[in-house]
Amino acid sequence: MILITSFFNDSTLRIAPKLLGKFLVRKIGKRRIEGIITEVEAYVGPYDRASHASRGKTPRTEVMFGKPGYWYVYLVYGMHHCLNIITEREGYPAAILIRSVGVEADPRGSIRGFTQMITGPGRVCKYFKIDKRFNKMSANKKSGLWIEDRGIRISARDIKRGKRIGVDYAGKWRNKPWRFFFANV
DNA sequence: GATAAGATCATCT
DNA sequence: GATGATCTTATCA
Repeated sequence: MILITSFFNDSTLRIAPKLLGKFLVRKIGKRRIEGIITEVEAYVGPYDRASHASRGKTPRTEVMFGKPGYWYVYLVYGMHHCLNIITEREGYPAAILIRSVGVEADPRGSIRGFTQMITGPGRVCKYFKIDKRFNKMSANKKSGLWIEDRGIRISARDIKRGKRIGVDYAGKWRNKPWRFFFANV
Protein backbone atom coordinates (compact mmCIF):
# COMPACT_ATOMS: atom_id res chain seq x y z
CA MET A 1 0.00 0.00 0.00
CA ILE A 2 1.47 3.31 -1.06
CA LEU A 3 1.60 6.03 1.57
CA ILE A 4 -0.41 9.00 0.34
CA THR A 5 -0.73 12.67 1.20
CA SER A 6 -3.03 12.13 4.15
CA PHE A 7 -0.35 10.01 5.86
CA PHE A 8 2.08 12.91 5.70
CA ASN A 9 -0.43 15.62 6.65
CA ASP A 10 0.16 15.05 10.35
CA SER A 11 2.58 15.83 13.17
CA THR A 12 6.14 15.23 11.93
CA LEU A 13 7.25 13.67 15.19
CA ARG A 14 4.34 11.25 15.01
CA ILE A 15 5.09 10.29 11.41
CA ALA A 16 8.87 9.89 11.76
CA PRO A 17 8.87 6.68 13.87
CA LYS A 18 6.07 5.32 11.69
CA LEU A 19 8.31 5.53 8.63
CA LEU A 20 10.65 2.96 10.15
CA GLY A 21 9.86 -0.42 8.61
CA LYS A 22 8.24 1.13 5.54
CA PHE A 23 9.78 0.59 2.12
CA LEU A 24 11.39 3.17 -0.09
CA VAL A 25 10.77 2.19 -3.72
CA ARG A 26 12.42 3.64 -6.83
CA LYS A 27 11.35 2.59 -10.28
CA ILE A 28 13.68 3.08 -13.23
CA GLY A 29 12.11 1.64 -16.36
CA LYS A 30 11.47 -2.00 -15.55
CA ARG A 31 14.01 -2.03 -12.76
CA ARG A 32 13.12 -1.48 -9.12
CA ILE A 33 15.38 -0.38 -6.32
CA GLU A 34 13.89 -0.81 -2.88
CA GLY A 35 14.80 -1.03 0.76
CA ILE A 36 13.39 -0.88 4.25
CA ILE A 37 13.74 2.43 6.05
CA THR A 38 15.80 2.03 9.21
CA GLU A 39 16.77 5.55 10.25
CA VAL A 40 15.14 8.99 9.87
CA GLU A 41 15.41 12.48 11.31
CA ALA A 42 12.66 15.07 11.81
CA TYR A 43 13.08 18.77 10.98
CA VAL A 44 10.15 20.63 12.39
CA GLY A 45 8.78 24.12 12.06
CA PRO A 46 10.11 27.63 11.39
CA TYR A 47 12.18 27.89 14.60
CA ASP A 48 14.20 24.67 14.44
CA ARG A 49 17.68 26.08 13.79
CA ALA A 50 18.85 22.72 12.49
CA SER A 51 16.29 22.98 9.70
CA HIS A 52 16.95 24.86 6.50
CA ALA A 53 13.48 26.37 6.90
CA SER A 54 14.56 28.33 10.01
CA ARG A 55 16.18 30.89 7.70
CA GLY A 56 12.82 31.62 6.16
CA LYS A 57 11.32 30.82 2.82
CA THR A 58 13.87 30.89 0.00
CA PRO A 59 13.88 29.34 -3.46
CA ARG A 60 15.54 26.28 -1.97
CA THR A 61 13.31 25.85 1.07
CA GLU A 62 9.93 26.84 -0.32
CA VAL A 63 9.10 23.18 -0.95
CA MET A 64 9.30 22.65 2.81
CA PHE A 65 6.50 25.17 3.22
CA GLY A 66 4.40 23.41 0.60
CA LYS A 67 2.10 20.44 0.53
CA PRO A 68 2.92 17.23 2.44
CA GLY A 69 3.90 14.11 0.55
CA TYR A 70 6.41 15.85 -1.72
CA TRP A 71 10.16 15.24 -1.95
CA TYR A 72 12.78 17.75 -0.88
CA VAL A 73 16.18 16.89 -2.33
CA TYR A 74 19.24 19.12 -1.89
CA LEU A 75 23.00 18.93 -2.23
CA VAL A 76 25.17 19.31 0.88
CA TYR A 77 28.90 19.82 1.16
CA GLY A 78 29.13 20.04 -2.58
CA MET A 79 28.82 16.29 -3.12
CA HIS A 80 26.00 14.52 -1.29
CA HIS A 81 22.30 14.59 -2.05
CA CYS A 82 19.82 14.22 0.83
CA LEU A 83 16.27 12.90 0.48
CA ASN A 84 13.44 14.28 2.61
CA ILE A 85 9.68 13.83 2.57
CA ILE A 86 7.60 16.93 3.33
CA THR A 87 5.19 16.67 6.24
CA GLU A 88 2.43 18.70 7.91
CA ARG A 89 -0.04 21.13 6.43
CA GLU A 90 0.81 23.52 3.64
CA GLY A 91 2.41 26.66 5.06
CA TYR A 92 4.13 24.90 7.99
CA PRO A 93 7.73 23.94 7.12
CA ALA A 94 8.63 20.41 8.15
CA ALA A 95 10.28 17.36 6.63
CA ILE A 96 11.76 13.98 7.46
CA LEU A 97 15.26 13.08 6.29
CA ILE A 98 15.76 9.45 5.28
CA ARG A 99 19.17 8.52 6.64
CA SER A 100 19.48 4.75 6.30
CA VAL A 101 17.91 1.83 4.47
CA GLY A 102 18.33 -1.96 4.57
CA VAL A 103 18.51 -3.77 1.22
CA GLU A 104 19.30 -7.04 -0.53
CA ALA A 105 16.89 -9.37 1.22
CA ASP A 106 13.20 -10.11 1.61
CA PRO A 107 12.37 -9.52 5.26
CA ARG A 108 9.34 -11.84 5.32
CA GLY A 109 7.55 -9.73 7.81
CA SER A 110 10.58 -8.88 9.88
CA ILE A 111 12.85 -5.88 10.19
CA ARG A 112 15.87 -8.15 10.38
CA GLY A 113 17.79 -10.24 7.90
CA PHE A 114 19.09 -7.63 5.50
CA THR A 115 22.45 -8.39 4.03
CA GLN A 116 23.40 -4.81 3.38
CA MET A 117 22.75 -1.54 5.14
CA ILE A 118 22.90 1.74 3.29
CA THR A 119 23.88 4.12 6.08
CA GLY A 120 23.88 7.87 5.72
CA PRO A 121 21.66 10.14 3.62
CA GLY A 122 24.35 10.70 1.00
CA ARG A 123 24.73 6.97 0.39
CA VAL A 124 20.97 6.39 0.34
CA CYS A 125 20.64 8.87 -2.52
CA LYS A 126 23.58 7.37 -4.37
CA TYR A 127 22.17 3.84 -4.07
CA PHE A 128 18.69 4.90 -5.18
CA LYS A 129 20.06 7.16 -7.92
CA ILE A 130 18.28 10.16 -6.48
CA ASP A 131 19.30 13.70 -7.34
CA LYS A 132 17.68 17.10 -7.61
CA ARG A 133 15.37 15.90 -10.39
CA PHE A 134 13.13 14.61 -7.59
CA ASN A 135 13.04 17.90 -5.72
CA LYS A 136 9.46 19.21 -5.54
CA MET A 137 8.06 16.01 -7.05
CA SER A 138 5.35 14.06 -5.27
CA ALA A 139 5.92 10.67 -3.67
CA ASN A 140 3.88 8.39 -5.91
CA LYS A 141 4.21 6.04 -8.88
CA LYS A 142 4.09 8.89 -11.31
CA SER A 143 7.35 10.36 -10.06
CA GLY A 144 8.92 6.90 -9.80
CA LEU A 145 9.85 7.29 -6.14
CA TRP A 146 7.50 6.50 -3.29
CA ILE A 147 7.08 4.85 0.12
CA GLU A 148 5.09 1.65 0.72
CA ASP A 149 3.60 0.02 3.77
CA ARG A 150 4.05 -3.74 3.47
CA GLY A 151 2.44 -4.55 6.77
CA ILE A 152 5.57 -5.15 8.79
CA ARG A 153 4.68 -4.70 12.44
CA ILE A 154 7.14 -2.69 14.44
CA SER A 155 7.54 -3.08 18.18
CA ALA A 156 8.16 0.06 20.18
CA ARG A 157 11.13 -1.77 21.69
CA ASP A 158 12.86 -1.80 18.33
CA ILE A 159 12.76 1.98 17.94
CA LYS A 160 15.50 4.10 19.48
CA ARG A 161 15.66 7.88 19.65
CA GLY A 162 18.67 10.16 19.71
CA LYS A 163 19.95 13.57 18.77
CA ARG A 164 20.29 14.47 15.15
CA ILE A 165 23.58 14.13 13.30
CA GLY A 166 25.67 17.00 12.00
CA VAL A 167 23.68 19.87 13.51
CA ASP A 168 25.96 20.96 16.36
CA TYR A 169 25.65 24.55 15.18
CA ALA A 170 21.92 24.62 15.94
CA GLY A 171 22.01 25.97 19.50
CA LYS A 172 19.37 24.56 21.80
CA TRP A 173 17.88 22.64 18.90
CA ARG A 174 21.03 20.58 18.51
CA ASN A 175 20.08 18.11 21.23
CA LYS A 176 16.45 17.51 20.28
CA PRO A 177 15.90 13.72 20.19
CA TRP A 178 14.37 13.83 16.75
CA ARG A 179 16.37 11.03 15.15
CA PHE A 180 14.62 7.65 15.09
CA PHE A 181 16.31 4.38 14.20
CA PHE A 182 16.28 0.62 14.68
CA ALA A 183 18.78 -0.87 17.05
CA ASN A 184 20.49 -4.19 16.26
CA VAL A 185 19.27 -4.55 12.72
C1' DG B 1 35.00 8.68 22.91
C1' DA B 2 35.94 13.43 20.86
C1' DT B 3 37.63 16.52 17.56
C1' DA B 4 39.46 17.80 12.98
C1' DA B 5 40.58 18.10 8.14
C1' DG B 6 39.75 17.60 3.25
C1' DA B 7 36.86 17.01 -0.74
C1' DT B 8 33.80 20.47 -3.49
C1' DC B 9 29.64 23.59 -4.85
C1' DA B 10 24.74 25.36 -4.47
C1' DT B 11 22.89 28.59 -1.68
C1' DC B 12 22.61 32.68 0.86
C1' DT B 13 24.70 37.20 2.68
C1' DG C 1 32.84 35.34 0.60
C1' DA C 2 31.15 31.87 4.04
C1' DT C 3 29.01 27.80 4.96
C1' DG C 4 26.99 23.19 5.39
C1' DA C 5 20.84 17.89 7.55
C1' DT C 6 28.21 14.18 4.61
C1' DC C 7 31.75 10.80 4.53
C1' DT C 8 36.30 9.15 5.19
C1' DT C 9 40.51 9.12 7.41
C1' DA C 10 43.40 10.59 11.04
C1' DT C 11 44.85 11.90 15.64
C1' DC C 12 44.37 12.35 20.51
C1' DA C 13 42.62 10.62 24.90
